[in-house]
Order: sequence, then structure tokens, then C-alpha cells
Amino acid sequence: MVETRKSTLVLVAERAGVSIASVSRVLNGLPASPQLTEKVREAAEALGYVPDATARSLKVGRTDQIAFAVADVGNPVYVAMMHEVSRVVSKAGFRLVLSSTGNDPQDQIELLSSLNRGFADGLLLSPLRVTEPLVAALRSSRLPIVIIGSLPAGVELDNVRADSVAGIGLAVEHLVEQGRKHIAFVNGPVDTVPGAARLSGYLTSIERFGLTTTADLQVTASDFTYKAGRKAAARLLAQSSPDAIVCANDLLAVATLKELTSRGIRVPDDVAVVGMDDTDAAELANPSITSVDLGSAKRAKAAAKLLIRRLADPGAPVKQVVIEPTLSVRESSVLAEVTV
Amino acid sequence: MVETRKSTLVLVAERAGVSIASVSRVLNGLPASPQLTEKVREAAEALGYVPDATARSLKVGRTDQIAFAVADVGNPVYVAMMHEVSRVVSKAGFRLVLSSTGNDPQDQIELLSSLNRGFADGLLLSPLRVTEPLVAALRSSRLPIVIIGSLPAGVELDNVRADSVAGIGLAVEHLVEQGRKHIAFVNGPVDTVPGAARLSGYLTSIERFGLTTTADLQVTASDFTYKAGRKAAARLLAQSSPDAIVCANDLLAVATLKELTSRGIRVPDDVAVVGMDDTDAAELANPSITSVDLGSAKRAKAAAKLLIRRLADPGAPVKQVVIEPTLSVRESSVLAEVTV
DNA sequence: CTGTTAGCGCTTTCAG
DNA sequence: CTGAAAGCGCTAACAG
Repeated sequence: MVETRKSTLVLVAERAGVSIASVSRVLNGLPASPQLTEKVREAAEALGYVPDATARSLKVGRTDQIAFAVADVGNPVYVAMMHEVSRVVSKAGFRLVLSSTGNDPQDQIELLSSLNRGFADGLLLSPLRVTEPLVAALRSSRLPIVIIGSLPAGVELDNVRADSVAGIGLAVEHLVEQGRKHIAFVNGPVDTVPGAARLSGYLTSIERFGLTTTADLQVTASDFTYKAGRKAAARLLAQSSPDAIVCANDLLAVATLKELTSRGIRVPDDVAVVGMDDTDAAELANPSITSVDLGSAKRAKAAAKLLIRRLADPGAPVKQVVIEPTLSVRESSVLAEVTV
Repeated sequence: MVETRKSTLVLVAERAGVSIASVSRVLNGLPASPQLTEKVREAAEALGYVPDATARSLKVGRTDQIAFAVADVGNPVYVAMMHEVSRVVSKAGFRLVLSSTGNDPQDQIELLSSLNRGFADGLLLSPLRVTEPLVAALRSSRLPIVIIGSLPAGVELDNVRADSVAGIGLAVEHLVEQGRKHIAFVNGPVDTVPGAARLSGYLTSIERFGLTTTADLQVTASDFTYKAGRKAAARLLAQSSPDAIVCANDLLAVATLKELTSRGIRVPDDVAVVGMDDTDAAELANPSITSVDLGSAKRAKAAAKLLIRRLADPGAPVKQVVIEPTLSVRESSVLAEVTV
């Protein structure tokens, strides 16, 4: 039977009849004689010794924890990221601390200052809005931070971002190939990083493919959520008759899809729908929704690895990574083929 | 400009010309004279002092961290739970450490032993499978643990669980009211806690409402996932013709729905579909899916509060909470009303 | 009310 | 190769 009460190095050392330094060495795999090693192992086992993480942290100045701050724990994109981050981080021997900030930049600034309490060794941050004070706080942080998402030009911080302009380009190109001409856009708030980027991507792509767009082909949801999407789609359909709709994320796409079918408009027959982020929601929808994969999982993975690299080598040059988008074509944008 | 290098109590004390004890007191809001307070505040501010969490933890024997172990970070139910846990926990001043164990009980046992390293003050655990060794490990844990989910009879640990038998009862009752007679069941693996509970709930309910079921009305998916659900639903439809299908979770329900519509079977006209867990997936599906809310969010919230209570009062009697299910009726189970 | 001091449990020089 | 001892930064007796 193994002792279940809390035991320390001192206890183990006493039982083994050696010094605590020796115990520490053996347990950390440093050179020691076989006899010593044996004695220590035995004593440690008998006492059910488990080293104390806090004490170790205080001594070595590391916590082996990485913090991941997300604006919305429920957002499927963040969930996908978390999934990936969790995997990479734990494989590298770190624990994952989840910090849920709201989308309020102030929360994130507070997070940064609390980071300096040293409860984690580094931070992964995916801000929805990047304000001036946030940038300042990021710059003056003592701990390594990797940003997932775009940064204002000139801000030199490790970061990995998506190329949403190229992503929307893929969507528009695909729709054009399918013979669509009047491509509408359901966006989320334009004062967010993704909202702004996606809008500019839409406008750029429309022009690049020689199409035109007008104000009544564009609506903005108050939020990147299903509910807001329903309302925005309703507004869109009241003011125009597109033959294709690009949505700034999958939730908005699902909402748009629902709004369409509830009005008896067929997808993809009458209107094609394309989402972004390529989350489960797109795959599970009925019909399943074509979606631009902005590489959430890849971004998260790259970011986590970047942070781990930085922790190992604090002096490494700043690295900025761009993940290329891909398109997952599904039912919502392709007319059923005539099967023989 | 605030000093950005790391500063300690000693530095602040020197600058303020007082003892470190005084600094500690002031910063922790213990009684001190106004002048002292003022001096300390000023020095701390000037140095940009931030207390070190690790040192504090070592001293006070608390980390202010709560660990939440989930089998699958991507599962919507866990996501909903995380959401709630994150909220409760951070409001109570704890950080959330996310530990992703696989569904392997061995992983969870290792987690328990690493918990004894003291990186967290307590653990929320929602095991998919509860094995004998797991129970043993749970029992001998030095730290408070709250289990989300059912426990074998006789295991006295804080826990909060759902009443899935009653939940399926709600679903069956509703379907019976809608005039359905041949109610099939798409389950997940029966060697999991939810799988076993839901199967028994189905059998109990069928009997209670005077219906009958046969082997060909029951299928088991290899997993609680969409893909596995598609296959299971296909098998079911190949072997029987139910007029209603209860699915052991929403993902299976979405899969079943898709399998049905892809065969031209109308929902709810020909077949009614009911899911469980009442996740976003049910709401977003088209048609939206009626789902049994087993109170994931409530359970998570209750569990988190229970753990926090236990941390505050380690001697409190063991508490076992059962959350009552409710039914969210949506389109997939109700024939469209004739609107005047 | 404030200062001195003893550790929390561990790692890591520094001697031997 | 092993032991003694010095702290990591902080809190909490205990004196004064």
C-alpha cells in the first residue's frame, strides 16, 4: 500500500537516508550511483511521493502553463482552435489555462497584466478587436505572446493569421464558375478584425472577377451569431434578389440558409450559399454548406508551436505566419449533377 | 512611465522605505496607517509591481486554479459545460485549467496523480467510462473532485448528474402524444456511462407508455459522432420503418435527419426525430430538432459551484445533485399546424 | 501599527 | 558522486 498523505523531498530523503539534494537529482534523472538511485526510488515509491509543481515553479521560474485567451468559448472557431492548441501544448508538456475574455479589449489588457503574475509562461491571444491600448499592452508584456489574427501594420509580434481576402476570392471564384452573377454578402460587425477583413475581401474579389455589387447586396449582422444572421438575411432578402450569398462565417451562413428555405427559396437551385471557417456547422447543415476554410486549426497549431519555440528561444526573430485558405465545396453551392 | 522589469516585494519595500511585511499587508488590504499605505501604493505603482502567483501559491498552499477534465474538447456538450464552468470559476476568482483526457480511463488516472502535484486546487471530471481503477483513484485523491455524470452505486463523491431515464421519458411521451407508435432508438456505445443510461431509459420509457420495441428498432453507433450516426441510421432504415426515432445525442440526431432526408423521407411528416443534450446543433438543424435538455449547462454550473463550496469547506458532507431534464420541442417532431 | 523572521518545497551552486 | 546550504517571492506568526 502506498502512503497517501502528502510527502515531500525531505520525507523521502529521511526514509532513504540520503540528502534532499540527492533525491532531487535522482528524481530528475541526473547522474547518481546505482545504489543511491535504488534507495531513493524505493523510498519515493513507498511514500507515494509526487513532486510539488508550485515549489518547482517558484524555483525554476517556469510554470509549464500556457494561457489561451478567447473571446467566446462557445464560438465553433475557437473551439476548433482550442482543440488543436490543447493537443500541441500538452504534447510539449505544458498545461493549458483557458482565459475567457469578453470581446472587450479592456478585459484583454487586464489579462495581460495578470499574466505578469507569472501564472503562465506565455500567452496565445486571438483578439476580435485590436485597439491602440491593447497594442501598447502587448508590446510592454514581459511574457511571450503569440497573436492569432491580424495585427495593425508595423506591430512586430509573433503572429499567425489567415488570408481572408484570398479566402473570399476562392468563394467568389467558385460561385462565378457555377454561373452566379449577383453575389451578396452577409457580414458581421465591421469594427472587428475579421469583419473588416472579410468586407474588404468581398469588395476586392467582386471587382477582380468583373462583377459589380451595390449597397442592397450587402448587409451587416450585429454579431457573428445565428440570431443576428437571421435578421440580417431577412433584411437582405427584403431589399434584393441575389443568386448567391457569401456569409462572413458559418453561423451566419446557417442562419441565411434557414431564412432562405423558410421562404421557400431553394438552395442551391435558386440561391447558392457559402460560409466561412469551415466548422462542423457547415458540414452538419442541410443542405451541407460550402465553406471557406481559413485554417483555424492550422492557425492554432502554428501559433501554439510558435509560442513553444519562443519559450525555448526567447531571442528568436519575430515570426509572422500566414495560413492559406482552402475551399470545402458542399451541397449549398453546386447544382445536383444529373446522375445517369 | 511605469517600470517594466520584474519587481518584487523587496524592491517595493526598499523604494517605499518600509518592510516587506508592510508592503504585503497593504497590498492585501490588511490594516495599515494611511501614510504607510500611501507610500507603498506609490512605490508599487512606480515599479509596476505585480505580485507573483507562484510564490504566493507556495506559501498559502493554494493555486487558485481549478482543473476541468473533458474527454473531447470538440464535443458540443462539453463545450457548453466549459462555457458555464469558465464563467462560474472565474467569477469566484479561479483560473480554469483545461485537461483534455482521451476517453481512456487510464489517462484520467494519470491526470489524478498529476493533480497531486498541486497545480490545481480541485478537479471537475466528466468521465465517459467509469472503471474500477478509476473509482479507486478518485477515492484516494488528496484533492477535492466533483464528478459530472453518474457514479456506480455506493461511491460517495460529490457529483451532479442528469436523469436521462426521465429525459428519454419526456421524449417518448411527447412522441406518443404526437401519435407516433413505432419509436426507434439510435444509441452510442453502450459501454459508456451515457450510452448505458440512455439505453435503459429508452427501454423503460417504451414499456411505461405501453409500446413495444424490437431489436430491429435499435441500433448502436460506434461513437457519439456524426459519421458514426450516419452509418447507424442507414442500418436502422435498412432493417425497419419507424415513425419516430430517438437519438442518444444531437449529433446522432443530425446524422439521422440527414440520412432520412437524403432518402426522401420527410421529417417530421413521415418520421419524427428527437435528439438529446439540446445543443446548438439541434437548433441550427433544418428542420430544427426537438431535443431533450439534460441540463448540461446547469450540471456544469452546479458542479463548479459544488467544487468551490467544497474548497471553502473541505469537511462538508458529500452532496449528490440530480438535474431534471426538460424538452425543447422544435420542428422535427411536430406536424405543421394548419394556419388559418 | 509595523518590522523581523521563519519557512512553503524545490533546484542548484559550491564544497568535500 | 554526494551533502550542505542558499534562496525563488511571498505570507504569517511573533515581537516590539
